Amino acid sequence: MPAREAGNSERIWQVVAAIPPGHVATYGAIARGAGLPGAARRVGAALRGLPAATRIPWHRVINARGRLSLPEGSDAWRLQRTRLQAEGVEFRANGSIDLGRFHWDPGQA
DNA sequence: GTTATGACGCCGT
DNA sequence: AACGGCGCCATAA
Repeated sequence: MPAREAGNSERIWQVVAAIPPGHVATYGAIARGAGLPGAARRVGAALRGLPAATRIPWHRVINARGRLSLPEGSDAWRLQRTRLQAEGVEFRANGSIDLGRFHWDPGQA
């Protein structure tokens, strides 16, 4: 029997859903929180497959550099940025987020 | 079975 | 700081 099912997306979504409003989490942190260390790329794939009307707060997931990984200028990029700002997350002039202030680690949950 | 593909991450230059 | 290269893991071709 397969030690780990391929349907890890479920677990990933669960961790993402736990990110408190006004905070963000990196892809790597989500992967670790889901028990999938090193599978940061899987997190992006899982979010990529979410329906547009999902209630999962996918916009709270950013990369380790404190930047949005979506193509800058795209609709999704703007939506993510808008939602985060609406929650109180501040963007620096260069477009990055201060992880020291806004990053949330699944481990504390 | 092999190779290509990504909403990633880390390290060296 | 900017860039490039390599590692990572699961899917798809």
